[in-house]
Amino acid sequence: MSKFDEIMKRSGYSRATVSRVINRSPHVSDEARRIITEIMNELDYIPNRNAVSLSTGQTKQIGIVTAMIDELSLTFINQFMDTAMDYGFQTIVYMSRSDKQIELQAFEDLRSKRVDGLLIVTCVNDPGELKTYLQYGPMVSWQRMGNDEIPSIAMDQAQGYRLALEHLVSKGYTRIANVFGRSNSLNTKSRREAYETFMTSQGLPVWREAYQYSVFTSSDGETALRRMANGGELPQAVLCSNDYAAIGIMSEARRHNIHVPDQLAIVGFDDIELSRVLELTTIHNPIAEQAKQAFYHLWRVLGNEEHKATSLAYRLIERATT
Amino acid sequence: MSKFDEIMKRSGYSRATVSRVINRSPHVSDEARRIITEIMNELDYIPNRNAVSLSTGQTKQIGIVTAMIDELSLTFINQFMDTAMDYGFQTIVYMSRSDKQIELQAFEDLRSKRVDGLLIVTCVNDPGELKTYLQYGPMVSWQRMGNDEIPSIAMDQAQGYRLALEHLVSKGYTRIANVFGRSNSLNTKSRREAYETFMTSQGLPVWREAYQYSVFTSSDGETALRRMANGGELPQAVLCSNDYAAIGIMSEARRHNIHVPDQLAIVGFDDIELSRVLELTTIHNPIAEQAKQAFYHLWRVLGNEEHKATSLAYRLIERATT
DNA sequence: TTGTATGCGTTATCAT
DNA sequence: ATGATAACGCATACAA
Repeated sequence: MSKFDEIMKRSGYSRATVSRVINRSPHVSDEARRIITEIMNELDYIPNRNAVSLSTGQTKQIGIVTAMIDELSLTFINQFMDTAMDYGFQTIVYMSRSDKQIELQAFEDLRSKRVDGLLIVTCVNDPGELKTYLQYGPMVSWQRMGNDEIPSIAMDQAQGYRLALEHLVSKGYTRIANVFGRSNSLNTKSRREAYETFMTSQGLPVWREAYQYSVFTSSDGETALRRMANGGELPQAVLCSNDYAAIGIMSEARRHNIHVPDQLAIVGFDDIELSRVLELTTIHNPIAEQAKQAFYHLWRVLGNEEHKATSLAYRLIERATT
Repeated sequence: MSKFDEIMKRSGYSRATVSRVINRSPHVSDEARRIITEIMNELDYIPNRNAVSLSTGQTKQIGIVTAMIDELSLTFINQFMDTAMDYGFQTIVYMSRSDKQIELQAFEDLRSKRVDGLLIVTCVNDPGELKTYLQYGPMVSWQRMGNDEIPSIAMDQAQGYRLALEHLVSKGYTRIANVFGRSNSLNTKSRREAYETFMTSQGLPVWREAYQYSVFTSSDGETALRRMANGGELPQAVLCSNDYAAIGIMSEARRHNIHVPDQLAIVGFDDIELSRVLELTTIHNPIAEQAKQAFYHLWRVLGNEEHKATSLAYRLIERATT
């Protein structure tokens, strides 16, 4: 006999009434509530979540799909977890390690009702295939999806990039090098276009020869600076894929006795904690706000209150490197 | 009507037979299997995992409890995931961010049958309290538990530490500095004792003044070396809390023009990927094997085949820093 | 090989 | 406020 039945028996109340006190329904006499609660405690009772989920059709659980957890995604994930928890949702992480099969498990879990919804931080499967899972439950993505069918709360980085460009030019830096991440990513494409369009519009030269790709870490940044230093004329300023890269460039510049910002101005991207400490000029990426929006999106689709999607924007944070 | 019922109706077979082909029972006619499988595909059927779990009492899911995911724990977690998958188990990560309440959710999920077992990579709650959850399902811990009741597959680091000490002394280094992690952790205690016992047994002086604590990252390592350099007499060798710290010490030594290993020998701990590249002498920590053992332990308690627990050992990896 | 009946632990819809 | 009963979707012991 299950504990639930035991409670029924001992208390003398019916299945329904016991369920009511478990779920804090107001329609129970104080007497019943008292007696049943007491027995629940005696028995150390806790509902079987599989049974609850089967009955309600909801798991109150949201899956987080990500290949890996790094400092940036962690900021996002943490904020998402907090928000979800505020609304009574648990979150579980599906770390795929870029394995398509493992990643797919998360989506199959949506299909088999193990989670109510999915947050995609990073995914390796083809969005075109993943979108078929939309019929089983809501999903949002942080990563930009080429596909428009899977909703994404990603922002267009071009806006942030323009901010940096305007800042640099207004300060008199015109010979600007660009250090990108993945060469074929949507974000890189956006940034590159933003740069080329902006420079052209200002009547300034577009410096394609100075493009560098696959610069992600601070150690990549160090390498990047060395290439610049060895590559003839030094740029007046460099726009970085992210703050880590910028930090690498900054520290390597110091070793090369290149003065920042006089000889080389540096602008990062994302505005991570460290960049404040190191006084790096950067573009503030409202990650926490995006995480909230991501949850609100799921929340909305899961059939609850509306939530206005406040529009987010990048912000330039001027510090000591420009 | 559920898809399951739909399959019954369309195929004309009974509930039991349908269930049999779903679960690949051999006791079905080819005919029945063919027909039912076909209908399953037509209907795009997939079992509701809540129903399955409720019925079987098993979720085939193991929870991984960890405060944070860093490179070291990642090695462990990845291997555990692979092993678990080989045995048909899914894994989900409960990242507590050192929040006791959040961490407790994982344990409550064991209680409420959301997971079949728990792997504790790191935990912040008191082991004395956590052990009460053992009645709800199996748990293993990687982290050492002061408490003996929660099984742990952690190894005694003293063995590895002695290896390093023997190596150093045999090479003629006797003025040895120790760089530890958390000052009050069980591991630090083990190591410190191993050092003091060993030195005493060799008739060598114990150098307590050179103890440094809270050295975790490579940047901590850099600081540690600076302290040594400014602290009067340099040690002949330094034993590090982990490879990151060792790498920090190594690179900072280079900047101070301290030659390794002639002026300073360095021994790391764990044998991470990077240490091979950087030719760091270190103690190999059989993390992957520990992860397997962790799973086997759960597997055994979950009532399946026995698995001999092969005993693991640390190994000295001599490279260029000694 | 197949079918019947029952159980898993809970919620929800009606009544009363 | 309380209770009887069905429903959730599936597995399984037992019969046939």
